[in-house]
Amino acid sequence: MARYGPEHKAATRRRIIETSGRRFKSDGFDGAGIAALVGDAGLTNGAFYGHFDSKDHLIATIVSEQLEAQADLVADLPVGPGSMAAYVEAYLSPAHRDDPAEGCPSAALLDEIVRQPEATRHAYTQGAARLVDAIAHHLDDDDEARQRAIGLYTLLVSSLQLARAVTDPDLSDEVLAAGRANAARIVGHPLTPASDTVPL
Amino acid sequence: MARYGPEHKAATRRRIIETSGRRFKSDGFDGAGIAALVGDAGLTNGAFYGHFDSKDHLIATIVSEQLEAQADLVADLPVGPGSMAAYVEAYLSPAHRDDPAEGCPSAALLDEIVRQPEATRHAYTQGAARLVDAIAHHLDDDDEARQRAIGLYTLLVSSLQLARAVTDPDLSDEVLAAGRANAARIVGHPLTPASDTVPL
DNA sequence: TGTACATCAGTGAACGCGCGTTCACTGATGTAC
DNA sequence: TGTACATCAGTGAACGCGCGTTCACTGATGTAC
Repeated sequence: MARYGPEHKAATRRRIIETSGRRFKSDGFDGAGIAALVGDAGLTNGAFYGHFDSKDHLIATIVSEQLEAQADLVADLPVGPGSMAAYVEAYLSPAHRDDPAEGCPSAALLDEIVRQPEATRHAYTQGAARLVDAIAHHLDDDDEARQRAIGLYTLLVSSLQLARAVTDPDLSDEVLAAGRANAARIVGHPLTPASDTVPL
Repeated sequence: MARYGPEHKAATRRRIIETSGRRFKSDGFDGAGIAALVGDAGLTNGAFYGHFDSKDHLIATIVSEQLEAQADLVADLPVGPGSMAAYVEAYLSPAHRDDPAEGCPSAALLDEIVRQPEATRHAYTQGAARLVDAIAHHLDDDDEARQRAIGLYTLLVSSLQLARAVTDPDLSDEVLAAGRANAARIVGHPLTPASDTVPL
């Protein structure tokens, strides 16, 4: 339509990335088509290829960004035991369970990563490695911090997946509660959340 | 082709269920098409609808059967702490990681269940509830057995998902090893596998 | 200040393709006589 | 024992549809003069 400055195209690309991230997390990689992905950003199908080479390219970009953002968020959490507890509480909240589009990319998409092209799996791997490091920094500094960090992340991810999958609301709530209790077992001490809430 | 006794059609249906279970677990629900699903059973596309109303119906049937089979297997494990330890070891083995088609349905498909029709989600829910009970029966009989059972299952599932997703073999092995250590933290005591191996 | 032009982000029809599903048909068998 | 027929599991072409991708085109803008 209009010819704008160079920041305009970058802003559109950003908008596609952000709306597509939500779409993929609610509908899955296969379930979200190009028309829907760019439609959410207020564009029509053809516009997509002015910003990305292919759907696979978009997926790789989004997986990278989402994991990096999650790692940044954990890395930027205030130090001290209360903040990790607050993170666990926010992660296993009903709000997070009920809104996959805005939540953790691993909870929404982890089992589909292995079926993606190499570039996407590589992007996921790098992000996951950074995230494990970031979580480990918040745990007690013993030689098992990394081990506990991996356990905490996997426990959180699959607890949320299970809580979402299940149709029985009581069982779903029970899964979230069990996740909190077992998170404490993995980190090795009770989790008392800091009073201030933490984002996801 | 031929007109056989009534056990023949049942056998074909069984074959479709079994080969499709593997297909879905390696390619995902969306990634496996009707032609491939029945092709694995030695049939052509049209034959499918003599056995199932729709692809969704097949999916619901398979999800139900796979979860029930997993619950049966755990329920039939010999009592005693060693057998659960052996199960954890088999579950988090490189062999299981490297062969999704023959493995745990939750590890392969959990995050896709929430996007399936009600019937499939319901089938999953029933199977998961039975499975949690079965695992709890093998844990110490305290009032937290169910909580620990939920934690153990979710930890196993997501550890395997992460170990599969990641392209770095060292990180993948580290994830499996961490899973074993954290499984012990969740059940509350060291896991010393019984000498005899356990199937999946 | 006014007009002609180059730019280029976005449009939307069209492409081939594989999907889930339907359906008229095939042909080997068991049964009737 | 031999022949005609009913059965019905499976075939494979065809259906409409939505997918990812391509491409000729549009039209509002900044720039040149």
